[in-house]
Amino acid sequence: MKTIGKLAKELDVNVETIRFYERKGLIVQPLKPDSGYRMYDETHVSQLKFILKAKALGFTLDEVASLMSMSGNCSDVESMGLQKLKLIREKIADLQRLEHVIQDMTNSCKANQDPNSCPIINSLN
Amino acid sequence: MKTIGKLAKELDVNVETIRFYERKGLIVQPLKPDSGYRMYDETHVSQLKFILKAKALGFTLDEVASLMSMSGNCSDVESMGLQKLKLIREKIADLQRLEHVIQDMTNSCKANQDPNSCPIINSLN
DNA sequence: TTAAACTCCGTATATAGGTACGGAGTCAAT
DNA sequence: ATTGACTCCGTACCTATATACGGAGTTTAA
Repeated sequence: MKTIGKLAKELDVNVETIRFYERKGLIVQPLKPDSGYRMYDETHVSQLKFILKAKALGFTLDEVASLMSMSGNCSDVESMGLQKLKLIREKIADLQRLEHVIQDMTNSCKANQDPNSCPIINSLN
Repeated sequence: MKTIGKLAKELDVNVETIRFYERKGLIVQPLKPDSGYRMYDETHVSQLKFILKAKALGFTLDEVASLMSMSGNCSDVESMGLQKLKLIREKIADLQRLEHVIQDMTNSCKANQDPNSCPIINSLN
């Protein structure tokens, strides 16, 4: 059993973040004995690790809550994964369009002979 | 000369957004004659269009302000474009990593025979 | 035993980019 | 001349994800 500070250190998150996840309903407030201090065990550690991993995959906290409540129903989880995949692909496509536009613009800058007239600025005007 | 409402409608933005940009220093508050109403001309229209275009390219409002203050110094503008390009490419790379991870996960779901055990959930635990 | 470190709670602050509100004044059309 | 639409300003609110603060109580180590 560890206090919130130890847990936070172990997982390299802020103490306030753990309390925040508790308020959001992502983790259940652990028992608080005599002292009134939250006491955590390994169950809480792996719950929090789950959250952090899912977050790293780009799931929002609300989505993480859904994932956790699906408790292993594979097709539900899969559909959430596919949905996320779709969003990721759309975002990639958007960014690639931007990449080309800005690439073209900066290329024009390189080719530009007149330092006082900028092709990028001109294209925005 | 048009009022803020006409301008907003023409550019399909919210009136409050125009006032917001003004507060941010992106656009100068136009003359307000007798009535106290802001009156805009075509200069303001193109200024605002500039902002909207730059925003669409992924520049933040602070960056848009910088772009506007560079007033055509091409190498400065180019370097800001290259910087943005770098960020975009990093973001794309990040998303592509995620794409593969989640793709693999959902594939495992498809291959999964046991509907009560989910490979995605398992990999997060 | 006492001081430092930790925890409690509720609330405020931060980011970015807006959107909404409310009361008062103004303009335009009928 | 009236009424509805518009504008003014300052401020509050919104999303998402935290982080910070402050005063009071608790634990721990020297």
